[in-house]
Amino acid sequence: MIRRCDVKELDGRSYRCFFELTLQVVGGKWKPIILYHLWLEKVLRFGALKKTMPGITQRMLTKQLRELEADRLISRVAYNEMPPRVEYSLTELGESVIPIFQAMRNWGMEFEKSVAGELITGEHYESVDAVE
Amino acid sequence: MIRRCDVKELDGRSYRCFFELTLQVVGGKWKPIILYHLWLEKVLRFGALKKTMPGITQRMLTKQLRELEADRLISRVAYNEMPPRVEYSLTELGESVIPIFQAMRNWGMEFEKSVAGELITGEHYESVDAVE
DNA sequence: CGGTATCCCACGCGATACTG
DNA sequence: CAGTATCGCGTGGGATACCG
Repeated sequence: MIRRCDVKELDGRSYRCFFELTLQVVGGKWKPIILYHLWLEKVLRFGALKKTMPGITQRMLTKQLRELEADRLISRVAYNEMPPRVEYSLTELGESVIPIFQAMRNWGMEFEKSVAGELITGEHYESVDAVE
Repeated sequence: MIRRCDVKELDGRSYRCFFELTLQVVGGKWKPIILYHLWLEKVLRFGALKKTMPGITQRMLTKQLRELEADRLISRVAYNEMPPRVEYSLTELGESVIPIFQAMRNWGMEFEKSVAGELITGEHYESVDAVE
């Protein structure tokens, strides 16, 4: 059985397998959190989104949102008001990744349990997740 | 509804949500491919593994394998022979991530289709994956 | 309020050489 | 064959300042 490992090019992106492609689109430090929060709240303004993500800078949030929009995972609606108002929400494509996040979330929980259980017992681990 | 975003520490690793934890353990450029190939072949020697992954350097492969081993996703068996022989295989924990890869693989395929379908039609896209 | 524009750093990843 | 040891770069991510 021969395994190919060609590099594919699509729309200015290059990747060697679909896992890698998926990571490029929804991976990284912030994108999963953005998508998950949008899924929970349906619609969020820029400021509200920022408030749910302590630690992110405006520049970073804008950048991630632009990329997600370019990949059509989210839609952006700007109202011509003063002060400005911009609302973000998931597209259908964006909603379709949520099950993957949940699967990874669950796996991470199990992994944490198994690691914690292996460390010297007696310590108690609080479970506080960033997106629940 | 208040959302916390505390940073958790576990076993020398820090993360803010389980998605992030999962990515730290099985993410990156090479780990998914290593795990997927081990899943397909059950047992692989260092050299055989390297052969299935064009482009990876020895140093990188060793590093990734050590990390996966430390996280108990793979097991390493070294035989005291000359020349040396080392065999890698998935642990039960390692096997438990495979469904996630498959889900991401499937999502990546659908995403590629939707992007390709959106570009000027007439071009033909060959589908060659690194891990199948 | 919802952004850009600059500047900058850490680190994931790689190239190369050497070894039991 | 299956590894270390060194060196080094590109880029994902961050700090800060300014704008319509």
